Amino acid sequence: MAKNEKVTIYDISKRLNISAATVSRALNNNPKISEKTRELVMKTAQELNYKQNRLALALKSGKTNSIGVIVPYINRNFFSAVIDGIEKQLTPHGYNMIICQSHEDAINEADHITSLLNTQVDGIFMSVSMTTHDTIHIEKILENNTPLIFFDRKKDIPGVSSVTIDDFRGGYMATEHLIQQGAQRIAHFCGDLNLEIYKNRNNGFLRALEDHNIPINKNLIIHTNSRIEAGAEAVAKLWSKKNRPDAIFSSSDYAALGAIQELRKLKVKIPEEVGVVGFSNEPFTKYMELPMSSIDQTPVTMGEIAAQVFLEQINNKQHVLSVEKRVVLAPELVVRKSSNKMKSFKGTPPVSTE
Amino acid sequence: MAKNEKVTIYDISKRLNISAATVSRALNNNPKISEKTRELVMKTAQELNYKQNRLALALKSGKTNSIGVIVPYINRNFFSAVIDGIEKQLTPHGYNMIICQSHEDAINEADHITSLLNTQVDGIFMSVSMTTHDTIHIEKILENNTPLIFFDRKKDIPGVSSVTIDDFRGGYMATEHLIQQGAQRIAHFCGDLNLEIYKNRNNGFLRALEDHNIPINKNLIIHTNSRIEAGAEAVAKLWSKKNRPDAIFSSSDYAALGAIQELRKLKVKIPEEVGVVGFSNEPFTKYMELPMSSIDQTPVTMGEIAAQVFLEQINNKQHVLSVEKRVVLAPELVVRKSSNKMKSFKGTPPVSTE
DNA sequence: TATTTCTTTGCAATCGATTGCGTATAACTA
DNA sequence: TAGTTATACGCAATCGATTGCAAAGAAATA
Repeated sequence: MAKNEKVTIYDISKRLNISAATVSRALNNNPKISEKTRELVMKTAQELNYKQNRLALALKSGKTNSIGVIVPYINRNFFSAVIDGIEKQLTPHGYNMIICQSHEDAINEADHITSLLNTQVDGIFMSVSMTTHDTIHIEKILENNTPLIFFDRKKDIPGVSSVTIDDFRGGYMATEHLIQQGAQRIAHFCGDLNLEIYKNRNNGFLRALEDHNIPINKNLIIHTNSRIEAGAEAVAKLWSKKNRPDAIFSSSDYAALGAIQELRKLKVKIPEEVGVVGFSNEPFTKYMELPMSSIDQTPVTMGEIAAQVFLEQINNKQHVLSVEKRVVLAPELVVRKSSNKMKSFKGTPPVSTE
Repeated sequence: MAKNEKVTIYDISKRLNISAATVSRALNNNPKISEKTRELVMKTAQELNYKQNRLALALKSGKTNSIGVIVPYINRNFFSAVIDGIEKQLTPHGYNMIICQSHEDAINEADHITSLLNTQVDGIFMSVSMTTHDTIHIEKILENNTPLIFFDRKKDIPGVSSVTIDDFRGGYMATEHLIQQGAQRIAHFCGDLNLEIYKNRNNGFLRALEDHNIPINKNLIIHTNSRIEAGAEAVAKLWSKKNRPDAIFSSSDYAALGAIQELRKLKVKIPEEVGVVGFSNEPFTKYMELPMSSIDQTPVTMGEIAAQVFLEQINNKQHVLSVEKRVVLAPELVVRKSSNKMKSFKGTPPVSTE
């Protein structure tokens, strides 16, 4: 009852004049314990308010029942939504989640990996930072025999499972949608091509043009980062020349936002003169005065599936040396006003608010 | 070098033919160890790639070097920003953060508390859920002698530290700002008055009116929740009658957003005819076509200070029985277009994007 | 040289829970 | 009744690291 003293199985064993071993077995429903003692132990445990010491258990078993998650920024809707998905699946299994931010810095990433391995987490989920090039620090996870699951941003390491979306398809869908809306001169804002995700979105864009017999115009492919200003600048430049585009597919919602802001300054009508589609379906896209079409990456689902892959993996562990599962999710096109010329709004049903 | 085998101090001790105790002391720079042995141990530890087993340490010391954070939703900018702040301060001290979501459900909250206490975290940070009324599950944290820090949403429990913002002041500032813009009939969308934060915002609103000799008109106080629709409905109702308001102070950014959307449908000019100020400074507010004024709760600072309070608390622990520190942060008014009638934009400098 | 005082190191217990192995008692068979 | 087989439980080691106490060896003093 006292505030501080933790009750252990030894306290129970003393109280009942039996050994701690028996108490432990009774508590774990070991069949070798008689019904009578088991009940007695259970009752006493309740009375004394016994709580199992997870540290002792962890030391003995080597399992901590906690997993680590490394993301660039927790403070970004996409990542926090993935974490939400992971939590949904893992909490019922008694896991705790340890969250770390890399801040897009490979060194932080490495430090967090070291720390998580020292903590002996039962698994690590990560989305690699933009500045991560070599993977020696990531391979330490495997050397340590800790399950690793990549989500969204991955590295090609044999034996490592991953859950990503089909960025190629996302790029293709966005582009094809614009073409179906009548666009012929589509500009593409593409991110750092060293990152798989941007390369794939770009490839999807190119393929869609090809499939629809639209010539590729390199002047319409603008390399931008994911900032609002970058989108605004890109538009300013494009509109300062002749042969302006009649649509924009941006691989970033933020750059697309900047583009829309700039277009409105220039009195360009959206979507009549220019259709715009972004990527990621950030929450703000649907709150805009002129709601923006975007590609949804289904982050919650991504987290849930990553968690499921992890659970499968640890269940097979006893016999299998290495499992690798690569899940690729289908992105979803969310059509909103910024790209919809049809009178009757005909897109996916509005995403639920809040 | 082998993948799996963990190196312990015993491995080092065998290699050097000394006792594990000596190895342990050498590793911890205990002055009773000779320079020669210390160096030898250090070198060997490096060679063998020794890593301290934090579980063993935790079992021995009772300290896990991890803290728990319980928030309603991680997937909400305010909360993930607070977590970001906590992380900033605690990572350098070697702490891991275990994140839990209550989903605004008191039962989840209680379960997470139990789990965190079993994990023996060194401290718990929490923002209580909306459905939490009694506090017995929270008091278990104290009975367990675990430091507890409330942030933003707190309960009055003696001996518990908290970091909140001055919601009264926030309400006052928003209202006064609208008055200074010439408003005389200010509507207030207020949330559930059972929650301290909404009650305080409401009181701030009332006091500002009083201080400026504006009569309080109960018809202008609308009880809404934090959803877009609620704001739109409130506007629809207000504008269906005579004596319409000339300003709106909403205790929720979402309700304010709904209000703006509805006002635009009604062709009401913002801010000329009606000024609008929200609360929380959600990211979308600055991305809107008509950027919304709002009250910033400085969540990152809130997290940082909460972490500092925690660190102070555990450092005093040896002598002090109970410390309680209540930090109240000043909210910041961010003036944007939705409430600014002056020609020259004169508000706080624009928040950095991304 | 004998005695005292430091240095430096080792022994063994401890933090709780688990578990292989062994054994006392009870129950059963011949 | 003697012998066999379950049944129920205890002993002691284990998971790694830490630490109070004791002791061996070295250095210093008388």
